[in-house]
Amino acid sequence: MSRRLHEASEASRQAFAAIASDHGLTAVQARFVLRLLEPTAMKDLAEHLACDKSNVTGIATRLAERGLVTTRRGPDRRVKLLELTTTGRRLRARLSEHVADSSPAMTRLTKTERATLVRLLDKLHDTGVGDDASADL
Amino acid sequence: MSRRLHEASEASRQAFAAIASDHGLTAVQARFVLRLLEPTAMKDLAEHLACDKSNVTGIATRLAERGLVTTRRGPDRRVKLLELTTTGRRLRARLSEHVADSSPAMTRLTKTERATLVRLLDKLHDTGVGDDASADL
DNA sequence: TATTGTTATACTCTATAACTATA
DNA sequence: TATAGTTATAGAGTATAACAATA
Repeated sequence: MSRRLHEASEASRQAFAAIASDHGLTAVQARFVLRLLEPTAMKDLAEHLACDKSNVTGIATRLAERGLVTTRRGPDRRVKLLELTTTGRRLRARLSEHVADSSPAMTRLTKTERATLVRLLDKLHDTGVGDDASADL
Repeated sequence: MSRRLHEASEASRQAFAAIASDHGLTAVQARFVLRLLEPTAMKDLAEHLACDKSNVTGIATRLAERGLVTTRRGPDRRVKLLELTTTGRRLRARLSEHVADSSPAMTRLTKTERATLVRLLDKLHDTGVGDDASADL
């Protein structure tokens, strides 16, 4: 049972990485881009990715080198806000569409099955709180 | 929808990594150990992990350095078979138990819900073939 | 003192390409 | 020629610890 879950999770992860790669991104970079609907503090990105804050600097640098994000200081001058450039927003739109379209959940399950799956997954992992329908990640 | 799936997948991946870490392993190393129910060719491990064969050498080396696996030549002398040592088998048993016990699928879902989830996941990712109930991965 | 982000360091995973040895 | 595995190389993600700037 846990094996099935883990295999499904792995397959999903690999599918996502493949899509990210089609857009010239790594999986982590793609998660970053999808997350940046609005200017976001690096600390919050670290939290969302469940990684140490020291990693965020490097990931942001690589995205900035490719012209996908820029930074500016927040009101609290310790905070750096990351936001997508125009190029970044365009990439985000394409990526978001691609992820949704190629999801096996959309192509292989009926509407009822999708609803059931969402309910079970929500029950599985305490995510059952906020539901920002406009965000892909 | 695809967002929910990906979030669930990420949560599952992180949970697995945390358990592996509790046993002193990375996620990939844990998948290796769980896979090694019987002597397995490095090529097959590469296939199972969906990575290039060149990676398997390093992973196997690190596991061997810790006394968890050994190698021997197969009948086809090009092939190297990896197998768990006694220490490795003991670790595998503990790890396997830990993964199963702490799976949210076991602790949060009813038996019926688990059956439904397995059915949907199988439909999602063409895994619906062989079902080696004794393997955790 | 606590928080945000950076830097230095080291390790692991990853792919590609060139290589050895076997078949 | 083709296959199994290794090695060299390079890039990305990861954590830890020490650090600067700000609160």
